Amino acid sequence: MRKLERHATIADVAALAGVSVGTASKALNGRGSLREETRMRVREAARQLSFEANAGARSLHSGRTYTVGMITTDTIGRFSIPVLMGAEDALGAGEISIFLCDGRDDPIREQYYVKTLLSRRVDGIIVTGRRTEARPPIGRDLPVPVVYAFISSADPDDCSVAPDEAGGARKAIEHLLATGRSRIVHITGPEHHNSARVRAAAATERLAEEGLSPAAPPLFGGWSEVWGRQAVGILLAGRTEFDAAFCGSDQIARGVCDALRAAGRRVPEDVALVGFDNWDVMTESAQPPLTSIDMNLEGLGRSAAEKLLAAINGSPSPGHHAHPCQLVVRESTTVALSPPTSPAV
Amino acid sequence: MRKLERHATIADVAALAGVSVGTASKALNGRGSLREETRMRVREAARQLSFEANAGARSLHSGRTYTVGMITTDTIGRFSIPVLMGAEDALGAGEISIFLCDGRDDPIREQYYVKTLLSRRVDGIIVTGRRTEARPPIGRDLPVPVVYAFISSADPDDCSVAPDEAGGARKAIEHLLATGRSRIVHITGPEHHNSARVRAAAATERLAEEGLSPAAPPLFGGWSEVWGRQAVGILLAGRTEFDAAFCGSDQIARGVCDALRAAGRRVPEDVALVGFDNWDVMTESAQPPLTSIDMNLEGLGRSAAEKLLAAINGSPSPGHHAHPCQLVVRESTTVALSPPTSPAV
DNA sequence: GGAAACAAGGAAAACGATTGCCGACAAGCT
DNA sequence: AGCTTGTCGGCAATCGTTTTCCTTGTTTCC
Repeated sequence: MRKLERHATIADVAALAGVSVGTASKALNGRGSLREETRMRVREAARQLSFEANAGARSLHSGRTYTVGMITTDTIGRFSIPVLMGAEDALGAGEISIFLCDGRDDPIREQYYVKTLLSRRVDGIIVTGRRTEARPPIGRDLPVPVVYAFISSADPDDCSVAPDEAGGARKAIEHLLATGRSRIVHITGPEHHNSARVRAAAATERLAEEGLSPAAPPLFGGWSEVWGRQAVGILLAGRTEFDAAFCGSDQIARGVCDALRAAGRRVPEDVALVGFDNWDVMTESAQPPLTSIDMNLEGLGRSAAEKLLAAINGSPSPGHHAHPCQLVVRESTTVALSPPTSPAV
Repeated sequence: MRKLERHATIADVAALAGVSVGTASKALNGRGSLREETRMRVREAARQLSFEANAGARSLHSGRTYTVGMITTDTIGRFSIPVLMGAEDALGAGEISIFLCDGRDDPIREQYYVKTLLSRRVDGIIVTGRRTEARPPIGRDLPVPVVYAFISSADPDDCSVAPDEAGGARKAIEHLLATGRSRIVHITGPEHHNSARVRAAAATERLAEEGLSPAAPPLFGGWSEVWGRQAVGILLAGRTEFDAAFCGSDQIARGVCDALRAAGRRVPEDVALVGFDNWDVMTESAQPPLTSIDMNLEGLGRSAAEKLLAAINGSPSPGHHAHPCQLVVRESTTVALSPPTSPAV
């Protein structure tokens, strides 16, 4: 990169091609009726000047900017990224660019971003964040459609796409039951956290449907490995009998796994483990690798973006949409098949 | 959110306030000479219509969009996020919004994004990515300034801001030396990875300056915990005598830590550990918590954004800029102070 | 009382692109 | 020859805002 040249305008292109501005525009956009020779001449001129139409000027006319805003309420992190990527995928196909705004849990900052995005005339807004708890809408009667992804809006008329966490928890329990476990404990994050409560309730309910109850009341704590380790200490000290643990996050599961091993319990032979999030960093390096529930965040982001696009085109889908979770089985719940030592010949 | 209304234009505001369009503009921007009463009337009208000036139309006039593009060459992840946040911080102060584009390691995609950003008339572009290796420039003679953050451009005239990884490695070694260790090993990522080579070379060099050589040749492998554990196996099997390990990433260090403990070696009493990245997920949950090198990515992002702003304002800072790393000490290198059991009265 | 200075706000020309309308010209038909 | 038809491109309005120039009144000062 050496020096900076001015952006070429369509007037420059027209002059170079020896036509009027209007004709140049038509030539480049395939409109009007022009001789093929003229069209080529204009295109060549545009290429020479590396002309790119000014999107701002263009949208002045079309009323659309082919731009959407994405506001992350809390700091952008492990959960917003896949959502963002999925959204980018879906939007990129429509040649739509994304303004990324990091709200950092500050309502003032958030409102500032909403105003900024509106002044930039985005075609729509996606709101996302870390907590799945319903949150107050970012505004009322906004002139553009809004979709909440991962988190959901407290206004039931808003369009929210959120993971079906209860469904995910049920799948975890079903899997443990299917592998023959029945004395199941649940270790999860802080009780004031919506996800922790929802998952715990769903797990308990699913067990009840089988006529079972948890081997211990749900253990609420933090989302960390440290808490996972502590929880095992509590269970062992209380002489709780359990043959499986469903954990509220992979980090917790990892901590549980390490603590069990340190206490001489084998995973999965003595205790089977299911985590939540399917975060490769944890699932792959745990010993053994962890079975986990995947919220399919990229798919969720894509779905949210598609709903936003539909809304932009006049077909909104108001209401709350649950996005299914998926079970990913690894060795923490299934005894690895040992390779056949002497295959039958 | 109920219904969608049209965006108000300044003409609407002017009509409501009973003035001309030009006057309304002046009133809202504090230009021209107007009676205070008039100014208030216009402002009130704008408020009533929740008018936000159309940024596209405005930039048509000013030639600036107060917008920059950020292209992540590989997939957006753990390293790009802090850089992004730092950049957003620095740019947000100037009321500049960010277009986020995920290149996904695809040159075609990348070029497409460059064109898109140029057509949106961004004031500048930040390029970032996972690898610190020099990469080909995203374009030549672009009409806007470009700054490379974290990664650097192969063109020495481009402005690149990258972490001083060699300096970081030296700090790690110095810290280990200062805590009385002398038989130090280095376990790091794949040799084809620039960061791994740079850090290994710097560590070896720093040891040489003290007349020491590594307790074993650098062990190149992967960036994972699994590799950290394997590496310990290799060292122990080879009966290597070592009292400290400097690891190329916190994940490796975590794996090393777990494997050492499993083998009955105490950290830090028998072996001191230093990681790299200062990634809280790893450093906090390792037993004991890990001393690590922090690349200060948020500061790097901020610095890159500031350089971009300067370039936009006509003062470019071409060349390669090294951003210092920082040592963060935790218990994996220092024996924790036990709290005083009976304070002297 | 008249000229000059000044305050207040309107009219219109940008900015860059798109598009509907119209004019010029050539060819085809009666 | 005169009319219609069709092709090719130019003209000018438009989008929303800012800004430069003007035109009004009103005040001030000699």
